[in-house]
Amino acid sequence: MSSFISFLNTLQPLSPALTQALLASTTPERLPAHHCLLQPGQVARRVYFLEAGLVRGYTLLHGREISSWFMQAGDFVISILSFFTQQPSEEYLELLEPSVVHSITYDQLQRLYHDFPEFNFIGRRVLEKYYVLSEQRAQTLRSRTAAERYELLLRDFPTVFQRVALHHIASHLGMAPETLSRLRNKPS
Amino acid sequence: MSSFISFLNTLQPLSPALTQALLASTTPERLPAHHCLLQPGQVARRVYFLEAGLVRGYTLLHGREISSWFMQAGDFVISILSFFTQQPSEEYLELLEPSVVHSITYDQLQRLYHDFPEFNFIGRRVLEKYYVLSEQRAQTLRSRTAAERYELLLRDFPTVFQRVALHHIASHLGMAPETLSRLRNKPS
DNA sequence: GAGCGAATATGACATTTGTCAAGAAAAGCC
DNA sequence: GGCTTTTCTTGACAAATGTCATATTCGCTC
Repeated sequence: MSSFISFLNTLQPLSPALTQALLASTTPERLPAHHCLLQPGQVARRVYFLEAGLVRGYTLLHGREISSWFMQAGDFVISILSFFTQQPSEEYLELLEPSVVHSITYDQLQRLYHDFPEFNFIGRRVLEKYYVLSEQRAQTLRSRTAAERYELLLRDFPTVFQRVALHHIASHLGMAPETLSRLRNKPS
Repeated sequence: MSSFISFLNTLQPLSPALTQALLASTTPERLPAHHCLLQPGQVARRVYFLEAGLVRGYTLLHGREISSWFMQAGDFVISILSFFTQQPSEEYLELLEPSVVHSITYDQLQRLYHDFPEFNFIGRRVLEKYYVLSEQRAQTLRSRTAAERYELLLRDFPTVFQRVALHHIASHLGMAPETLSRLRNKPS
């Protein structure tokens, strides 16, 4: 059984018909590092499930990359603004490692919500989880000093950031790469 | 008809039975300014709909108040982390103005989701809307300078912040109140 | 494993922002 | 309306962070 089907099953048992419909709507894809799932100007047509790999969401502001989040195996990956509004994106979704993704289009997803009302329950639960994460990230950003922000990141998300380049972490925390480098090498 | 019922109706027409169940689960309340809907340590048992007034969500960090968001008439108000996880809150929900709120408990809401599967559709849509807002707020926080953050806030949320005290806006934007005061009185 | 390019580290200095203090303005309260 | 309390403003200075320049290290490719 596909990995993301078994993940959804943990939220609520899927009927055989729904399982069948999900399998019919998705196919796994193996993609190389640096592959771009979405670019500014495009409308996000798909939501992805990451079976393996690492993905970064980022935007360009005044010519600088600002990393919004990082997702790893077992996560859903999506441009929140573009997918839910079906308006052109302002953000990039970029693979940081070779990855295996399953995906489903916006239209297919709406059809599933329509044909299987109980699937709305699952959609709601998944949304709740990522909404909570988004709020947690925002909270971190409101810490006063650069040191505090980095400390909170390590406390709340200790695993992901082992695999992410430091200059990406710095942009995620709203500081210069040099500042992060100094934080890490100074006495705590 | 109650204001929040008619709001939900715009997302998807409510069946008479669902309308009836919603009305039976909620009663409007008139509350004074400075009333606290939630405090740290308490589990968020209710989600509120603001018919009139203004609410602030904030946390204490190193003895300082950090404002996470502000909601006005027509908005749903909730402690995302505490309500969805049903764990003790770390945040305050405080009325900034005399307000009229409708509310429903976690248990009543789960019952509605169970008894009226189509209500999951509405719950999902509402979540999507606020998730988008949350991401937008987070994006603002990642702007480099204090001036940029304030500029984005005015661009994206021009109305709400007319009614919010400046020191609250400052804490929301992660800067000292003095910094915000200077931004506003200097040539742009 | 040698060589290349990107990522990280480090130093010097400029700029932004925070802190503290004091005064002005505004808002709430009898 | 006058009083009190809070909020906002402004100045001087200190601290934190950004910028630029230059190593140094790391990771890839051949």
